[in-house]
Amino acid sequence: MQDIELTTVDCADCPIRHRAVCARCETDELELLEEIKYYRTFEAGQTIAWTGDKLDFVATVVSGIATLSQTLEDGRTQMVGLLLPSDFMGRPGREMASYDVTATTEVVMCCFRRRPFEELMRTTPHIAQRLLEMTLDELDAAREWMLLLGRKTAREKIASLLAIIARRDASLKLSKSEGILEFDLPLTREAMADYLGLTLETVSRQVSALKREGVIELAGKRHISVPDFERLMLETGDDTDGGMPF
Amino acid sequence: MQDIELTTVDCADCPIRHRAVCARCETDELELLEEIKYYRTFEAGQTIAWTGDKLDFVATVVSGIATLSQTLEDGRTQMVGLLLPSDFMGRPGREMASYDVTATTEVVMCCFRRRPFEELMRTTPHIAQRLLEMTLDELDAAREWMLLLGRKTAREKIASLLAIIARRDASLKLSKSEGILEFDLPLTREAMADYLGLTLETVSRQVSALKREGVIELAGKRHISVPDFERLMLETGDDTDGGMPF
DNA sequence: GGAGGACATTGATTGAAATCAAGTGGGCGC
DNA sequence: GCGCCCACTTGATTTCAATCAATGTCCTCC
Repeated sequence: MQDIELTTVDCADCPIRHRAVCARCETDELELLEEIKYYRTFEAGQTIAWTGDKLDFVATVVSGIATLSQTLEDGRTQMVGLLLPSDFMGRPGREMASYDVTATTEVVMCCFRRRPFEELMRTTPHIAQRLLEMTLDELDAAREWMLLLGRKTAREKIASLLAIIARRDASLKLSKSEGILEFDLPLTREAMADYLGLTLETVSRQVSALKREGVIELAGKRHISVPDFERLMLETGDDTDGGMPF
Repeated sequence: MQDIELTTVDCADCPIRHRAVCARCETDELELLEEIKYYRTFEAGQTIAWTGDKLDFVATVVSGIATLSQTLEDGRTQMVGLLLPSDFMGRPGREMASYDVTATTEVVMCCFRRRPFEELMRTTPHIAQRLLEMTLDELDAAREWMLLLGRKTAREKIASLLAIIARRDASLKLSKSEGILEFDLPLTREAMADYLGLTLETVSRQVSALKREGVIELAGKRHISVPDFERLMLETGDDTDGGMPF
């Protein structure tokens, strides 16, 4: 529970400037939120919470990537949430974590103590409204994910995941000029498999296939470049008017 | 867009009394909501909205069952929402429907004109807060659904769906005394398949298997009885502390 | 009563991804 | 530099659900 220097999060480039409930970005709520907020860093691989743990804060991701996942009694696990910078974690009004939360990279979170945050939500309508908007976005994302899990082939699942990460990654980058999309996969093959409802072997095979066919290029095991985003989108099975990432 | 007699929804037994945004149940907001609300009936099989349609209302389901679904370009479809009585439909702040909405039985909806509803949300914090709570519940349901789609076997999927419907059905019934759970399936085999990410043949086979093994009993094609709910729960693959429906 | 249609069941076969089983390669500590 | 470990790749085989194909059962409408 270590505080980090406030100045490391500069509002002008704050990744959560658009959507998150964050004192740095909401001048009118600054004073109220400022009092109950603190920053916290988790190292790569660290478990932030187990299902059923008491969670005394809610938070937004400032940097890094965390995952939510659920497990059946025999150990099969499914990722049910991918938290990228600006995403919200935790549920006001609920004491216990409903999912296993894990940091897949080093993660910095902007935490708000739960009780005072809930109180603020009650007294400051703006916060509840913003949280509602964010939750509705998450619900939309969850539903698109359901379509992926229920009806897409392994190849389409991989292409979809790459497209999602490429899009999110591009929207975080300030430099949008480069014609070629490049990014580092923030997930292991196993985490990708848990995201997609596949095994890690199938993920590996399909990534290799996309590479072999020139849809993507691999530098090392994690660095991806996409020479032609449209071509990748064709592999997703989605309607093609999904829009470019920039 | 026909109005129905207000007295047909009696507040004392109103199925939406617990969660929905409904003037009949919220005395302090009654006057405000009353002005912008109307009832509307859709017949079984009728499409309530296509993806991309302009939707000038939001609504709660009073009776009947509706589904939300998404389709890939080649026609594969996945159900992404199942609206039972008390569930909310539509998204404040969004003009267009994001999903195909279909009535699978006759459906009565309590509709609120979108613009005034949005205005009310802005001025009446309680409504936004309640909607947030409902949306968070939906998100939890969506995530459980993702676990089902990504990691469960066909048999577990069927058992899970039956358990979900049995639970919801039991919570709607006033008579909770009977030891045996009985209900009518509100979905065709094809709709069940779309819910579960299976084909209708697989659904049919697995339902037959559960019947053959005595986990469920079938009267006709749609009427199910569950002699032993615990036994059904064992087939879902879930942790067994999910709780009984009554 | 019989034709037609929607919904459902059942059987035979195929196929995509899981599973089982080696291997590869890069990073790191010693 | 060497060995070890971890993340990943690749191959062989199996399996579960999809697909293809009849057939069955109501129900409604003449």
